[in-house]
Amino acid sequence: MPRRHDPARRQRIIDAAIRVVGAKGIAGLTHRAVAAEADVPLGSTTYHFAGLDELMVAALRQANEGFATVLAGSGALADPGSDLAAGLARVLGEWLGGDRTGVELEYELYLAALRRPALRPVAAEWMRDTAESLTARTDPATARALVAAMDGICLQSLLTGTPYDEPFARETLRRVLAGAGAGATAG
Amino acid sequence: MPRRHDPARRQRIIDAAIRVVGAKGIAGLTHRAVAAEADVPLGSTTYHFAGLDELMVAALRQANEGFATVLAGSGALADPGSDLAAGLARVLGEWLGGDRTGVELEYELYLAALRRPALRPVAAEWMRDTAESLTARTDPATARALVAAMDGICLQSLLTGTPYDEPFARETLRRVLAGAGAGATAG
DNA sequence: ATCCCATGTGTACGAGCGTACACAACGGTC
DNA sequence: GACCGTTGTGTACGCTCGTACACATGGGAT
Repeated sequence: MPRRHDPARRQRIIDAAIRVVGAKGIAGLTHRAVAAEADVPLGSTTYHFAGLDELMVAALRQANEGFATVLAGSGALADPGSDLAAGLARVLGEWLGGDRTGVELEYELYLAALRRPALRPVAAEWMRDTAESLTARTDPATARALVAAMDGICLQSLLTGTPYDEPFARETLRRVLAGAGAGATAG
Repeated sequence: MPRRHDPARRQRIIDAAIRVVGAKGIAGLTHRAVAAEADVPLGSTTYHFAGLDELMVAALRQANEGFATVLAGSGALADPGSDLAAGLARVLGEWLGGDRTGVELEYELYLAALRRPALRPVAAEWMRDTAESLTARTDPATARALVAAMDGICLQSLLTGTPYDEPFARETLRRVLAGAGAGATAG
């Protein structure tokens, strides 16, 4: 019987949980599914995590596959002189056009957080991360507004089945940016 | 044994399903929960609806409690001379501040539709209804952008636990409206 | 009045789930 | 080398679920 005293066990369970959520959604995140994916016995997942919620939070918190990560790696924020609206619209398109796992993971997290308070801090963190990375190029209130607009645009594309409309996104984001510093009060 | 040959039976099951989703979320929508809520035997729900999906679609399609309904009844769109951004921000606040059942229902529907194709037409319909009612006051592309912004703003409030920030919403919507007719290409 | 079939009901089955818990194995301690 | 507690495993319990299906019922056709 191999793999006794496996120090990486806990980590491998988290990794497996992320894959399970990506493949079957949060509704499909069960001890048994994770155990099978991680190739560990069922008891192992219950041993390392007190309940499903704990496993779920651990998995989603680690899955830095949200838009914030993609955005940070895109270079769209790097050049202060670049067209921010166009850059964001382009990155959104790449995110939605590529492997949908990250996209689904992010919005699935949002959904679950509506009903499960345990997940709300994680969802809030993802939003905050995106907004904070945008403050490199604009004020905090505008950053929040941009995040809201981008989330809404993504939802529209995902739910209506309409292909992502990059010119529409660019123009919408351009308008949100146009008033930066003008009078949004809160941050 | 009362209520034999009950022609309104099917309708009452749908009504009960809406209440169940409002109370326990889509994840809590089960034949048994609906049957209990409607005060009908279990077999009755399976008799009238082939599967859970069919019941769910019927329920959500009928639940005109989305933002579109609230907006239409608010009068914010009535006066062509009124401040549209301020009106929308105010209605959003009322919607989010009142009974949260409708709000949760709408976003639960949105996000559940991501995984369940059967729900996608319903979610798309809700978005389209909102956008169409806005075209009374602006062009279609701007209407779509407003819907995106409002959805994003609501999600931020719901997921971060932050109270709804009406000035922020007003300013964001004002910016989206500021460029109306300027160059958003698609609709 | 009789019959028939759409409508409605109760129950039971098998599957999947979270969790608890008794037991096995191993590594550090003396 | 013996001991013991941490770590890991297998199984079993109780629950809820969707669905199937045999049976009851009553209105409409005859």
